[in-house]
Amino acid sequence: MRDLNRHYNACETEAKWQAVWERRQSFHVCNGDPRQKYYVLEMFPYPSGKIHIGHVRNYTLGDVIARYKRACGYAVLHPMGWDAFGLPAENAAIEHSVHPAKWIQENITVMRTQLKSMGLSFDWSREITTCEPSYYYHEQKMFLDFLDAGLVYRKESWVNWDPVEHTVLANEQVIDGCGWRSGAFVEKRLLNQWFLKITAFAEDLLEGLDNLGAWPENVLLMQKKWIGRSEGLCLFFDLIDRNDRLEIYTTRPETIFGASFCAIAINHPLASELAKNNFNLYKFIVECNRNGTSEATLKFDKKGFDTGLKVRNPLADDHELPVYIADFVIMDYGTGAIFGCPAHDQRDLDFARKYNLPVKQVITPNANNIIICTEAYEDYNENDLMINSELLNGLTVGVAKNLVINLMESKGVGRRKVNYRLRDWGISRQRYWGCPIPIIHCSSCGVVPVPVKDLPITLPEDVNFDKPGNPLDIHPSWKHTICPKCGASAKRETDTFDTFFESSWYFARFCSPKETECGFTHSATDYWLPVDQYIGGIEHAVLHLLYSRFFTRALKICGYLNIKEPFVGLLTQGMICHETYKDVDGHWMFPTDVKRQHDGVIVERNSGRSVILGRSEKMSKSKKNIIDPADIIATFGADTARLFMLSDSPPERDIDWTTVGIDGIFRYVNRLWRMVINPSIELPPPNTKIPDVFCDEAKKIRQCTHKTIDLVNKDLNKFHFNKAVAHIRELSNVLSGMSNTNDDGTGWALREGLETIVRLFNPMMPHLSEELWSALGHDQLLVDNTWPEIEQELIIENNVTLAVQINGKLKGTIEITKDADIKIIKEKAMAIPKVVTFLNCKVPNKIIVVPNRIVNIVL
RNA sequence: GGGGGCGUGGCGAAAUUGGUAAACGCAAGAGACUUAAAAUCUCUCGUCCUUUGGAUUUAUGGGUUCAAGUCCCUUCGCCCCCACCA
Repeated sequence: MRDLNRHYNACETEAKWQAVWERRQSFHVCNGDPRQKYYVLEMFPYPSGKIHIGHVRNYTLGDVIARYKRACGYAVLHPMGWDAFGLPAENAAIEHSVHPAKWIQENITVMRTQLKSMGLSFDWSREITTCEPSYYYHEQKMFLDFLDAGLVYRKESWVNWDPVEHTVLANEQVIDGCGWRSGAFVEKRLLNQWFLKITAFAEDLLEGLDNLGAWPENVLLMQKKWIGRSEGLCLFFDLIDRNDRLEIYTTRPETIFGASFCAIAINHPLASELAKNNFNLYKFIVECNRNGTSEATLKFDKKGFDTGLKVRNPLADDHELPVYIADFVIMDYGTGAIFGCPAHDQRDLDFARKYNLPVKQVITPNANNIIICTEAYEDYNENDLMINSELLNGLTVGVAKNLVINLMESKGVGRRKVNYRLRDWGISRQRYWGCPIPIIHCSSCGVVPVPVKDLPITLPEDVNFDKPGNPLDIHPSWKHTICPKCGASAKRETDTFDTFFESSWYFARFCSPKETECGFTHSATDYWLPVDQYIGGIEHAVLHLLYSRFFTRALKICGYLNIKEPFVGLLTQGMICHETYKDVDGHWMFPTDVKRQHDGVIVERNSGRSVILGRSEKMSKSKKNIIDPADIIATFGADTARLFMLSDSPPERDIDWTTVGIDGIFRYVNRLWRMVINPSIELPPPNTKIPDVFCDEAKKIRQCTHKTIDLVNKDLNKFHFNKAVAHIRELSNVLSGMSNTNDDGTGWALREGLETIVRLFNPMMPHLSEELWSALGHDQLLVDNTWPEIEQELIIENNVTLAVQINGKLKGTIEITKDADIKIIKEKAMAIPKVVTFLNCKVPNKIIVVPNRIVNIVL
């Protein structure tokens, strides 16, 4: 093992400064601080055990921003809390017979200590834990306010049922037809559920994206696609021989004459009705429900069932269409019913070919019919012409579309309709470890909200996880209560909120976390919100980030908040990846269980058996390719871990964890430490007055120092931390190369340079920089110091280096005063020996001079 | 299937947004110190050649331009999101 005695003692030093900051409450901020506010927030963790390497990256990024802004003079709110409700706690309870509350509390204790060992500048006085009644009391109140505002409803609906977690999932939580956590295939079930009307804000959430310029493009795009706005027509078809109509939605009304069938979803009310008297249809529906609809492999095999019913085209009485029940039609989108136009829609064509339905082309690109065989003509444009469409014949698609919509509207059989893919947020979860929904079910009064005076409805502590199902439902007494309206015996709602409920407003709670009457006060939220910079993983692009945007709008309507958008800036950090290893039996192996031999071959550390090397993937417990940050911090210190996270790669990019990488950073940390502790030139005492005269070298050093400050400022403002590190290292290379003289001002310039490095590194390596600042003779803490200022005259360049090209190929450079006369530049460029030989007396066609940039001699 | 993004040395990357490609670092090699190793320090380090110099290079082929890693088109490869959304 390494001989640590000859190195900077990170462990001791880091503990020392952490204690100092804590004693002085260095990161405590008050509401209404006269300085300009800056709110930095990292996505709060789920207390699942101990911190993982992704947390280290996330909180390092946030801490650099927080400390930088703080040094720049802002009142920085940088809080931390725990997203404590959720299934893992309940699963742990089942597995280890430990109460979720206890499990969570223990994990929080461990993780809080670990986070503190990273030296993060959190205001711990604002710490919150979402599973505490003091937190979720407010959430229950909000729910009741949402209910009053008409933003909540209860409905029997087809839901995503996770058979492993025994609970319902929101659409956002179903990935590729599987539960986002369990990975189990999701089934469709009909259940009574509470919903939040996120669709009421569909348009506003979409428009709001335009103002989120400081969000990553891909997140904006994902949300836009998720909301999925489309414009079209809702249209009624009369059902023949029935006193009833079928409502369909289409974005292509112009293709109405090409329709050859209608299709409704298997869960469409009409389908259910028909199934009552048709056993074959009943069987068909049951089978389709079992298979689900999301499996990609099923796409090409579309199944349909002919109901025998027919509908009439509203624009042509003699045009009758059969009505099918089809598994590719989704009940939740539009009206759950479509008309099929096989010639211009691939799915409809596949279906038509399978069930021998007519294929009639109604749009043509060039007045000639194209033959439609197995490929539909889908990508037509506005100027294509209509054919085979009676009154639409000869019109362009664009004109026909509007004509059909207007005709339908005037006949009263249709209306223009904007549709969204976004669906309401189902928030009921049939689990114990969540916030109870404050509702009482009374057999005579129906659904009755719990009066505010009876809040919070807390969870019972004596629960039994031995039986399957919701422990709240099985509990002997908890759900039995009295109806607040009529006083008769009644039952509590035993569902709890989706855990995304808690994280949808926690950022506001941090503004006044101790407030008991209200979740947050206007004075606090008006001062701190919105969050200026939010940092977290991209996996929440549409989950948490969309819910929070919705919640903020809902809270505004209910008078809680005055803003619509919770997060002004968003930084999505990349994943930490590591090679994967499997033993010869195919079992995953931890990196600590393998070793790399001199020949590069990887073997089992103990047995020497061969190991199968897999590709680098996101660190995950299941693949065992994890590095415990606690080991890294214990070995190298938090500052080394932090600098490693920031060096080399930009924050949004995935990074590969390598052992050699962290070693390299550790070596640099020590080199820097030695450089300051034992400077090459004698330094004047701290705060010595600036000398009147500087030698040339000292002048150069000073220029370099101040240019570095300028570059680092620009890098940090854009979160280009890897570049900031590179620029500081460049300065340290320059300082370490200083010749050992004591010419005018060199000592002073070196001190200025070293102090600058220490100060610029402070947000990244707070302990080391504090230590070195003290070693440089300063009594005051660096944490209380301001950000270095630039002496403008030192960064202004009087001379520039111009590249000189011939036909775009570099031939040399010239040094010249800035903004020099073009004539002089040309003369100087033409005088370069290489240019002279290359030209060989030829006269250039022209010479292009871009001031202060480049000269290009064109032959 | 639809949408979006990316491709630069052995590796992580940078490139003033169309203007000196490869900053900063990792790995590697050579040397110094050492009995030796580690650590540390110094030097070399895209590729090729006829090496005080020259040619060439940003997945691929073409185009625009005085000038292209950057803009446009072709092909190849990789990644992400949505996925029967009517």
